[in-house]
Amino acid sequence: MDLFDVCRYSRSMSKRVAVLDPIACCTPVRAEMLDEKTAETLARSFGALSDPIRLRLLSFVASANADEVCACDLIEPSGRSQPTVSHHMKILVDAGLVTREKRGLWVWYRLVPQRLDALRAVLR
Amino acid sequence: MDLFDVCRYSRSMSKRVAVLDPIACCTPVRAEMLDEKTAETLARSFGALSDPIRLRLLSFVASANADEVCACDLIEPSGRSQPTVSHHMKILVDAGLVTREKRGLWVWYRLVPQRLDALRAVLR
DNA sequence: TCGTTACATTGACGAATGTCAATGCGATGA
DNA sequence: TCATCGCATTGACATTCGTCAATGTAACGA
Repeated sequence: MDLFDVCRYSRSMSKRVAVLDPIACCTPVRAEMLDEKTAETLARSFGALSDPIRLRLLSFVASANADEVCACDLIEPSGRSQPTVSHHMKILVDAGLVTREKRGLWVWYRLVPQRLDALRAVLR
Repeated sequence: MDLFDVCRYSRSMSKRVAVLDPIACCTPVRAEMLDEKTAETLARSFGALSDPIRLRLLSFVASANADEVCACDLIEPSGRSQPTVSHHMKILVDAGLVTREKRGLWVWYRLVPQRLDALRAVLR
């Protein structure tokens, strides 16, 4: 086993460093990274929560005492145009945080608590 | 109290709708929205988690058995350049998810579990 | 003092994102 | 039918974001 390693970026010459040297930076940390696929999926989910308007829309749906909210009720309090609200709700639906159901002319949104639970679980 | 309301967008004429009419969309839902200030702050925090590289970096710091990780150990496994990793770590630090401590030439990162707990609480 | 190292900052670029006006489209009711 | 409704989609725009090469900046050692 090689006890030496090199720092991987330098403007001049790299120097070999003993990895077991207490003053060396590259101590064997034995840490693990999320695999790329999972990270991509999770990033998408958190990305759905990374916009203030979407957080407000989500909180509105979550706090509805009727357990569901009509799309038309989201527009005025959000302060955004109808297409913009529709766009953001689509992102929340695609992220699985909310379900969309069309009844007649209207669309009703409902929270998906399991999805939020899953994200909470990821944050340990 | 006004029992009537109007839909706020239309290409032709708006029509007054009885809010208590069962076939009307605008039922009084009594729901609340996050205030804009809080939403902005939370969106920033979740935004820090909305990038796959940052999630992988964070998981790496979180899983370090030494409880802290040297910056130089983040570069190779992340597959990004040193400036890019530095950029992402700054975002994590600014979001309060990680602390940064310089010791000599090296920088050490440490998880802030309380911050993750706070975000988990929000998803409740 | 001088050279090297570890990391941050800058600047530039393409890609992704948030926004709204205009328009499309299915459902409704006359 | 046909007009109107609620909502989605499109297209265009400005802004933000992720990325890296080049460079700045402390800290160390000789």
